[in-house]
Amino acid sequence: MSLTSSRGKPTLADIARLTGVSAPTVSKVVNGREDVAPETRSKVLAALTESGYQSPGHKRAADAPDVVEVVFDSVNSNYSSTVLSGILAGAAAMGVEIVLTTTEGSPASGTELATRAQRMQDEQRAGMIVVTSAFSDTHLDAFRRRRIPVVVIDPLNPPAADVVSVGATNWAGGRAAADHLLDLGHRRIAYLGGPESAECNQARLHGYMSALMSRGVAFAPELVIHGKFRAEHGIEGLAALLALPEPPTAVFAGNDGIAVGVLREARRRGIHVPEELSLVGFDGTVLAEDSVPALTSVTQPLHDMGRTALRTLLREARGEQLDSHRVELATQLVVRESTARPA
Amino acid sequence: MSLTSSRGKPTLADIARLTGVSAPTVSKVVNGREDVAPETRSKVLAALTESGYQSPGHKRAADAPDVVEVVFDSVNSNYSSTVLSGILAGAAAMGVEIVLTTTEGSPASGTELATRAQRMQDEQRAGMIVVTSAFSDTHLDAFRRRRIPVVVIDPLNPPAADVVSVGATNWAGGRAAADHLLDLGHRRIAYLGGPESAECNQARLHGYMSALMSRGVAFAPELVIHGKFRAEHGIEGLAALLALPEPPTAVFAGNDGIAVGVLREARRRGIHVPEELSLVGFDGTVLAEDSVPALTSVTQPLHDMGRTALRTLLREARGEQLDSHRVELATQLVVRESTARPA
DNA sequence: CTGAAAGCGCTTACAG
DNA sequence: CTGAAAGCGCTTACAG
Repeated sequence: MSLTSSRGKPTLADIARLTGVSAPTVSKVVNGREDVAPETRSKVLAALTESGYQSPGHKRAADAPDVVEVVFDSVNSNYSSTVLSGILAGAAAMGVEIVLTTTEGSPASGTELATRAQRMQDEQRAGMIVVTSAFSDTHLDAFRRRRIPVVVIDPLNPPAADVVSVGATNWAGGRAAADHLLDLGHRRIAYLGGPESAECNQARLHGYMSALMSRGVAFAPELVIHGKFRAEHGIEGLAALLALPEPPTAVFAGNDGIAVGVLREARRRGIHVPEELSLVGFDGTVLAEDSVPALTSVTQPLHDMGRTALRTLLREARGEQLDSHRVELATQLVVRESTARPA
Repeated sequence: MSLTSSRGKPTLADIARLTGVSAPTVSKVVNGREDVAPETRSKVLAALTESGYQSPGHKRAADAPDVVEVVFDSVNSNYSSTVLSGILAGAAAMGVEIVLTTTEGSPASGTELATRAQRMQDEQRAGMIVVTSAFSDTHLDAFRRRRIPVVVIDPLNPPAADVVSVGATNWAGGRAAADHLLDLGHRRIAYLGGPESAECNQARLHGYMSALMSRGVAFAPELVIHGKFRAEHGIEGLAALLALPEPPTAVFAGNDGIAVGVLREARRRGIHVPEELSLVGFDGTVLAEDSVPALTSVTQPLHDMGRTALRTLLREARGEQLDSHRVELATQLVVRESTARPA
């Protein structure tokens, strides 16, 4: 069934014909006038949505740049600002405009997202990059239905098969961190991970477990504690580990923030790193370089992840075929001062 | 002289009448068609600019949110990302959209800025917030002429009288830092400042000098070294200070980054902070909290500065009278672990 | 390269 | 609350 009589973009007159009302009435609905019967309004609104009608105000100039919306939980962390700078570098190079929002203080609800998707469709956004835990997979339905491209960076939950995501080789990173500690001679190696269900955390954990297994080192469940990606978790986690009958000689932290917490608690207790305790972080942010001792850490290519997410999104927006719905960039273990042979 | 016959927005027909050509010809110029004589084109273009003609594609919906452009040198520092999060928090609260760009890699030239100003006028941007050293005062002329509101955060150079700027009480902060060290009993106090000509640096320097003077402590020029707001300056600066015949017992650093450099160099040389050297930073970023020992630092309300800049900009955009063209938010000395009585 | 004429898409003013 | 009629602003097709 053809929705419009002509082949081009639907006009206001098309909608009128379709719904059996006059053009002026449709015009009133489009402009949000009051003097329209509720029933007529909803009938017309349905047809407008169905047909993808664009009011003239929404017609963008052909030479206007693509606009990509970017959503972070918060922009105020080394992780976020590095990813963001990668997105911005890509945007400058590709002539794309970035509209930035955070969910800080107002976690996105389903209705808010439906409104956002509608607005993005109206404003003809090229797509959206999401770096947040606030959007679950079902939240993305509103975008899927409107065919607005979405790329998720480092999704907290395993994304649905049709959601495009960009991340790093977390499994390989976890494996490299544990291999490094095993190479140094450690056998009691703790993992102070991130949120248990987080995709990236699971991958790091399994990389770590795989390293233990390949050396025939038994996995000790009491040495694995999950928590938030924050320094507090490192502080409390180390305290809990040291209370064990047989404490670890090394800690693999789920990110640099947790590692900094471990470092702080170790210092408070007079435990020397790396002489008495080895420590590996994850992310490779400036936090790792700047801390004392400088942290051995698994570097994620955060800048590149931002850039890649944007490039992938634009490719999708242009209708190009994507090679893969999951892009993983390489992590790299960088050895600094926080790891040594066990005492 | 009236540019348009009618009182409302100029129409294409108005431009035609004004220039003595037909409406179709003006239409061709507006749409960039080829088949127009160069002379006719330039005559029409002049009239279009003069009259502020807006093509229908540029007419924004009345209910479309205000769009503010934000320009940073780089977004990847604690200072920048905190200011940015303040801007974003304000934007969420005020229903404003933020388009973000950085000058990273491509310092803004005069012509680039003229293009930007023209585009912003076409797209009816509400205004621009600038947190960058790339824009000099003359660069802002293109915006001034088009009456696009601009707010500068922490301008590097003293801004022209008609440029609105938001900053912090740098003089009072410098004074508080030096007063604190003097109170502890220090008399040889160095200042490792930022770029010499930078407005904020000058204010901090003079606050520091004022504190010395009020205690009758002679100002020692050899104890003041300017440089970049980076850790490297702290490292090299401390080395230079320690080479003096009479080295300082305390250092006031122009920002936390410099202070971290001082800390690092002190540690390398086996100098204990604060027992052998007291240290005060500036900015109060997480860097100050996270370093070991935690830095005594003059906190700037960076988040609030971002929020205030946005609020001020929107007030200007709405044509409201501004109380002042220079808003200064209060700094506050936060004493942590890096300062003590001299040995 | 220009513009009179026709026409498109939308809105306005108003009669019912 | 609706829509026929008039009209506005812009564009298109084409004659000169």
